[in-house]
Amino acid sequence: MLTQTLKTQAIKTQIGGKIAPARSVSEQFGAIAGHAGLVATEFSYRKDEEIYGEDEPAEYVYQVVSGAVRSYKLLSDGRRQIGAFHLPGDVFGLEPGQTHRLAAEAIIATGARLVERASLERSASTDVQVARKLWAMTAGELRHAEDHMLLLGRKTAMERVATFLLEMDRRLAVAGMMALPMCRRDIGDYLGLTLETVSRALSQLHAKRILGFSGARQIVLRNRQRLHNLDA
Amino acid sequence: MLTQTLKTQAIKTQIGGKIAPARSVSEQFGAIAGHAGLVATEFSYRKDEEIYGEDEPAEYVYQVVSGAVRSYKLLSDGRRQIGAFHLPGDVFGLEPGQTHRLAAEAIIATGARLVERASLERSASTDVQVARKLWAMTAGELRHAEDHMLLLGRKTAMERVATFLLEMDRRLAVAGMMALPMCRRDIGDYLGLTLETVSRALSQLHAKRILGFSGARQIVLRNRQRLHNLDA
DNA sequence: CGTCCATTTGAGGTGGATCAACCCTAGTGG
DNA sequence: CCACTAGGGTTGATCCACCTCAAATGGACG
Repeated sequence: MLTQTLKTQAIKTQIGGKIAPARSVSEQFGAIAGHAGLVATEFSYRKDEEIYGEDEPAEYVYQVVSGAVRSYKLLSDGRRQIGAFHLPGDVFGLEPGQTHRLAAEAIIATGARLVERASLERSASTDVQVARKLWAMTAGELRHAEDHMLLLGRKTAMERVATFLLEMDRRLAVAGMMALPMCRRDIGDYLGLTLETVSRALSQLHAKRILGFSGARQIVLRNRQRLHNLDA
Repeated sequence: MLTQTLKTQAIKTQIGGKIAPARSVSEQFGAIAGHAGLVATEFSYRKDEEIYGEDEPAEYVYQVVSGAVRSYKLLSDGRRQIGAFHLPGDVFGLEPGQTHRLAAEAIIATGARLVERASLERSASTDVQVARKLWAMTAGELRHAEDHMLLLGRKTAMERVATFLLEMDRRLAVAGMMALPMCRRDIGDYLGLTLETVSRALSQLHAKRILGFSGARQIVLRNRQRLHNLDA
């Protein structure tokens, strides 16, 4: 199915020659894709389109070019835990194992760069710099997961929302404003809360002038210090 | 402090020659420590002794030989989230970065094998097999963390306890019985619950004959199927 | 300009936390 | 060898943060 979609929608892009070593997060894939012999394929996903399912074979590794992606697990009765949001520049779907541990969906219309896992592995087996980079990327995801376990296991609703806002502010604020790509339900499923609890926490922060809205998903942090204080 | 304790208590052990490639979890360190030039140091920790603190420099990588270890994060007011328990054979404290992301303490008297991180990194930079193994170990921890985020964010108290029992049964049951090294508070801090809630869930499972006790920490699972059903 | 979600807000219920005894058992010292 | 003690575990009563259910409001898009 992915293969078929690739045929109809993909724009194949040969990344030619060497490029400079990674200098920033947004270049983390470049350090890999820049190696000779690695082919990156550009691909688009519509809002809410599945990119891969849980336990599906991990054929590709992805980098968000534009848009946003959610990685999640489901329980049999539909309860969902979003493990991470992937924003432009982020790499996701990287697995040393054979299958994806979480499912991934586009939150909004999203463009991504794909590299075959097999070719990455090949590259890693000859170039220790690539191998090191892959390890570091997985370790970065682990660090995030460890922080998130603390949030899910021990923080209050307000602390969770404060943590979330500071994370998003750091990752996607431009000119002091952030445009959240995800809905309240996604935020709730990321924070282990209901969408109503998220909404109430945001309303409280608004009432305290800690943040400002211009539309439900356009948020300005007016007082990062007070938000930090609310975050345990 | 670690250095000083090393002087007084450590038994330095040169692992000589090559050993067979890893065949089981309990050998996962062997695949690395078996390489020429890698020195493993044996070391002991008393009950509740700190092995390393959060954000301390990651000087060593550890493998549990005997006993049990908890890895955790604290909030400023003392709330604690245990991210993982490490049992004999497990490797912990492995970081590609400069510092430990979680603190580690011995739950009971514990013996561990230590390898310098620097020497491991050196080994990984020349041997792609070692590099691959390090990546796979970090990915294994990530998988556990992802499963645990689902538990912490979305499972009920009974589901959490059921998951915990099945995990411990898999990891440390001998002859159908498990001897838990950790107290109810540790279990609660692992599952994002209070110790009272853990105790009540265990009592309920006991009343339903799903498990048997011989001492609070000696548990026999009498019906794994029903436990699986309770685990979402 | 109307439709459809997403979001907000309100009212009430509840699962797990908190607070408080009590019990059990392993370790200690007489 | 046994009485004593302390820490871990259990159980009960009550509380409350967050969930659930419901309704109103708002904003994006055809």
